[in-house]
Amino acid sequence: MPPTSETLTAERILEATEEVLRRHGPAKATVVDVARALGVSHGSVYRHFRTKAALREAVTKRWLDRTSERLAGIVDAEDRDPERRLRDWLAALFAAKRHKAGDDPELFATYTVLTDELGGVVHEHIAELTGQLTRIVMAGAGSGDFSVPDPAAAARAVFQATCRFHDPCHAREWTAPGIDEEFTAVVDLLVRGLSSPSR
Amino acid sequence: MPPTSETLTAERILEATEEVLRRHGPAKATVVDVARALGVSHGSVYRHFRTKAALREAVTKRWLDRTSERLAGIVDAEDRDPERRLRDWLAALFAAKRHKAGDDPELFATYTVLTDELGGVVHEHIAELTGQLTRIVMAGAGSGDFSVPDPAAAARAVFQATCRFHDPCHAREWTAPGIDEEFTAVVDLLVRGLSSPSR
DNA sequence: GGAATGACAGATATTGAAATCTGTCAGCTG
DNA sequence: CAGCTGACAGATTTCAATATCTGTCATTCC
Repeated sequence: MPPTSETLTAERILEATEEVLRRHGPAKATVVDVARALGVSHGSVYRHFRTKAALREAVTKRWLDRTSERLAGIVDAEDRDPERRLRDWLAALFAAKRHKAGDDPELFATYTVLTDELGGVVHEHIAELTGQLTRIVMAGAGSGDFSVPDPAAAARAVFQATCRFHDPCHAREWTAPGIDEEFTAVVDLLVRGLSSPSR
Repeated sequence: MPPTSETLTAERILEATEEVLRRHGPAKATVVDVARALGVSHGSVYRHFRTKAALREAVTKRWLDRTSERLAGIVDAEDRDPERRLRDWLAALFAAKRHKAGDDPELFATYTVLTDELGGVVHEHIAELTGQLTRIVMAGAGSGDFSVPDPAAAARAVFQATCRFHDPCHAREWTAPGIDEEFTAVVDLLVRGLSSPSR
């Protein structure tokens, strides 16, 4: 039984949508294109997603969630010390973004456009990431490795201070020479700030 | 003698160009428009600026330099302690950018487009700013307020870690509620990182 | 009867012909 | 004669006609 004759599910529509986005880019990817790729009428796609915006939102959420899930593993590695986990988590986030941007620049540019449109989904994603970071900082505060009065605020500050290394609006800078040294310098400074005894 | 009959100078062309940019935006501001605003033929403008790109570059440089000059005063206030000067400098940079963005959003968007095109000018501007920051960090290292092995590298790290509060690509976030608290949290963390004794 | 279709109205995007712009330069002007 | 002009060729932008798309829904199909 060829894939095209399987039942039409939201998941299959999302896969086709990502493929169409990869091929055509964000501006030219239409619901009709997605339907054509699946061999169905566009009316059928509207049975699963109320609007084109909802479809774009769902496919973007899927894309963002793939990153969050990979990072969650580092948060939960409680055998490692918090500073190590913090550094690994930030490095993994940077590496993940950089690979997405480098491996398929068209698709990355596409999703950058989509995330610009979709405030809500991105906000949730950022909340998930700072939540993960908060858990690491709290672990450090508990073990005495970090001295911070408010772990959640500190986690947000760390996330924002490293935005150059994960926010898509800085993607062009990720291929510049010396970027890895710059990343390390910022992370070192932040870790020193978290570790220093409160004055 | 009305202004339009004064000698045509590079300075007068730059003033007219800024006015045309404010009125028409970056996409629609043509050399012909600038010439019309000055009451001369567009050929005369080309006598002072070889290309349209050169004119845009000059007017952008002028705009960026106005910011650098205002900050230079803080760097040279050597009666104040380095931590205070660092905090003031970062706050002044944020305030300057935020006012530019808030007071005349059209013009700010225009210059954001221009700076995206003009890699060289922006690079110089950033070099000037990190240079100012390096002088403050060096003063702190000399007085013992900061403990850093490489002041220039530390200054770059501080500049990059605060990019959310000065890079135009984050301008939309500058009106969000709580942005001032976030700015303070990041700066506090960085100052703690600079101040902590090396381990 | 639940899922899919395709015709349809209004909104949006594409296209190519016409208008405008950039950059040059021979000649005018004071 | 130094500075300005305006006509020009080729590149770019505008605009309106045309085509395509979004979202709905009465109808068909299994």
